[in-house]
Amino acid sequence: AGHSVQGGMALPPPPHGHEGADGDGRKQDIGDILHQIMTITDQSLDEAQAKKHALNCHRMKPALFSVLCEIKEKTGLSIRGAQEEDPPDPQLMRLDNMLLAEGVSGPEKGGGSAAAAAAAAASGGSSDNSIEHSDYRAKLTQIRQIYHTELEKYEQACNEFTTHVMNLLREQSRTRPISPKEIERMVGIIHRKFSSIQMQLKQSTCEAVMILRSRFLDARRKRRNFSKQATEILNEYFYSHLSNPYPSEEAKEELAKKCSITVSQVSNWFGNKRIRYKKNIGKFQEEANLYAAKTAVTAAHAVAAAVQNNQTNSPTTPNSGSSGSFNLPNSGDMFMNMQSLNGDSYQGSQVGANVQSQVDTLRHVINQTGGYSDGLGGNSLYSPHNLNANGGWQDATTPSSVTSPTEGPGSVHSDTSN
DNA sequence: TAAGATGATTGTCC
DNA sequence: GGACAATCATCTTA
Repeated sequence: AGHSVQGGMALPPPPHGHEGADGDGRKQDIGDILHQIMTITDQSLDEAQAKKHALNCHRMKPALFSVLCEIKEKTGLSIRGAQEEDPPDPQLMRLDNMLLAEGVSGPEKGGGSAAAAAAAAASGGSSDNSIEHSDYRAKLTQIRQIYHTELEKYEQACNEFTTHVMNLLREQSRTRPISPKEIERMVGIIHRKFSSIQMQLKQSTCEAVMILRSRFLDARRKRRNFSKQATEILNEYFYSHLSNPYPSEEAKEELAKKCSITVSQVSNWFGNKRIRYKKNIGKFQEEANLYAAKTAVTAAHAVAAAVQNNQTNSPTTPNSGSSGSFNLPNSGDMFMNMQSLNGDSYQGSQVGANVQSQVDTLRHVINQTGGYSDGLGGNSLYSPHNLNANGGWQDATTPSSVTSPTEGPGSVHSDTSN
């Protein structure tokens, strides 16, 4: 009595104080309320809203609510709760680690710089590879941006949905027993669902990075011929050290620098060259002659310059006024390369000592190419005499190092002088 | 397009 | 670890 009757639903009268020990009556009350709850979904929305309101206002509601909560807590929820302590997904961890290593996730650090740098180093850092390098980085940055944009979208959607569900549950918690723990569990479920989507995103990103990486590394492996100039420099060294074509580490570095390739590429080149030369000396004869002639021409320039230098300079101050190098305007790059490759630049005081050997070289070359014989050599400039019976190079009388002190800093070290 | 040239890789030896 | 030898893969050229 006194309670409003809404939506045609008459609620039982509130108990006033101790309503005697009328247990049956109370049971009847609860039974009615539960019945109303059960049938509430079958009714129209307006009716339901009205009933909800009526139920919320019912005097028995708090007691009934707490009982239901207690029952729920004691049954399924507690069991499920214990099972939900799942360990971190190893696959997700793997993906996270990889994305971090590739520079896709985590702080911006020039994405994939390690791979790109390694590849650039292996390829000698030429301009072409710099382009590839920057191309790789640009593409990786693009992947990174897409990944972060998508990730942000997912996170935003996840947050929005979580908020929405939480609001819904809070709202529902007024009419049905929903404990905070249950809300928490629901949030966990939502996060897991979104995590699985995120994992797909991470997987796709990893695949994209892998594809990009493999393409980039393939490009690195792609063989490219050295530049003409580089080949000339290497050949020049090879034929001028034919008696012992084993450049020292220092010489290799110098050659690598000059040719814009790596030291290992220089090593490869000399390895290949030695074998191929040895296998087919006849085939390389022409090439050998060519480089000998080149060396001779540069030597001729050197001789001319040296003679002039000797004439113009005071004997006590040889090569004064210069850094000690020959300035040979017409000597060409090859000779300049020879100078530097042979270590120290020509010193004025040593020029005279070298003049004779250079003249010898020149004379020998002229004789050879002109078909004359001075009795010093055979028909070829580079005869297999450098190779021993086992097919290997004889121990050279001169060390392999171009900077070796025994070689003399100013010598135009060339087998043509033999 | 085939053949040769050439840079790189791999396995072995010292 | 460096050199050699064989081989692969790609580039160049006729």
